[in-house]
Amino acid sequence: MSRIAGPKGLRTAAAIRRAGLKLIYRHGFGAMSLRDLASEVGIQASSLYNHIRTKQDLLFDLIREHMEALLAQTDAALAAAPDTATDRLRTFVRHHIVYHLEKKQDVFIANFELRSLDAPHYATIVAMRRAYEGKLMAVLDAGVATGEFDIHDTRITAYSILAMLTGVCTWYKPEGRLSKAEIVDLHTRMVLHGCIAQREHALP
Amino acid sequence: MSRIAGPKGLRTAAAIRRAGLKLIYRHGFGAMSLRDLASEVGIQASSLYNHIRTKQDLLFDLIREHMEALLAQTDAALAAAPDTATDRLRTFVRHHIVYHLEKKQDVFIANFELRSLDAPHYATIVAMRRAYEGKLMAVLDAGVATGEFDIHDTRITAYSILAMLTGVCTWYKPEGRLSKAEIVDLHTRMVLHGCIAQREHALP
DNA sequence: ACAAAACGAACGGCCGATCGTTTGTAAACC
DNA sequence: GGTTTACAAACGATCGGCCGTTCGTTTTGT
Repeated sequence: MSRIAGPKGLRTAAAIRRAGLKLIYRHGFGAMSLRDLASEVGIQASSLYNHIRTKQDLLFDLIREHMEALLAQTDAALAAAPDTATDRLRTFVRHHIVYHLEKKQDVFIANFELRSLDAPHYATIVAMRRAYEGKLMAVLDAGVATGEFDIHDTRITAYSILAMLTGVCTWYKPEGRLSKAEIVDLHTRMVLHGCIAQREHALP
Repeated sequence: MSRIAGPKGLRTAAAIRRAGLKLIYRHGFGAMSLRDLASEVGIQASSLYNHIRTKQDLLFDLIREHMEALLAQTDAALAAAPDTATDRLRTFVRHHIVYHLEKKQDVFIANFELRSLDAPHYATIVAMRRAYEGKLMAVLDAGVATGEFDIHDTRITAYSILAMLTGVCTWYKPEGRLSKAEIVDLHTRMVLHGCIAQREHALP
């Protein structure tokens, strides 16, 4: 039988992806040359083409795989969550922060290198992002329906929550003052205060 | 006596900055060539050098001028605000959103092209951003001191608020469903709910 | 042996930046 | 008030260098 890809090839392909994430995160997609990338992997630039079709396809694959993993893991987390909207929102917040802190590079690239994608690739990723936003909006809508949440605009609230939570990636340092658990608690508290029906204050 | 700069030169310099903002916002700093920029302005690439020192200096100037304007206008807005921490926070939120929506391009560039700056320029901008974060932290601290706010970590709360508010820039369209005033109200409500001392809920 | 994978040279093309020159125009002078 | 002068500003050619990609060849591993 013939191999489809040798074991060495699979390791190289993985190394290219790892190095790609690192260099794109550090310098930007446009500023990363394939010669830099190959050098980081330890091969020649021309050898990259045994594993990728074009530079643009590499970027698209990195972002697509990130979005697929995010969607799948979010589904898994929500499937294991309790039934009340408040608990499901708690689960969403915790999962979003934990996942995003573990994959800072992927998240940054998926959010800010979209403009380097051509139109069809761009549309694909935007659709996946819409799907992710939809998962949070479904949680919020459910809470509004049961009266747990008091939300004036589900879509904008979802955008705001996601922006706030994803913003953690821009300042988090593993050796920093706060643990991941503390960061999760702090943001969970803030999100819930912003969503849960308030019985007294009339704001603003 | 000799002129320092002719009127034609000032207009060209302004046109270069305007075109620079547009092209960097659209394609990224690394992907914007000086030939593209010159073409957008209507001159030859070499003529750019009558107005800028290097491509890098152009980026730095654009970001620095944006930050200086942001800091100055924020000071002005807060100086005209009432004394209570709640009202000052309201003022900060409104000003931040309105300013950021008016200068979407500047904001995007100042936030996501920092990595294209060399070390000294980068440090300068980061210091200005720290100063801006400090202004919000001062409002939050004042509210905590008077008992108006219940905040577990002023710095992280400030980061979260800023991430949430700045996130509006990524989806806002002038022709969209919501007016600027509605967006400001919605976010003001969310921020205040997250900060104002709650007398009932024990969360999370 | 055979295919996967790495190699190294080469392609055309665009990059940021520099140079000496020309052009336009406002101020200085007669 | 026309002429001269001085300089900002635009020009066009050009520099060395790096870009993404291709190709034919060689090495590697089973």
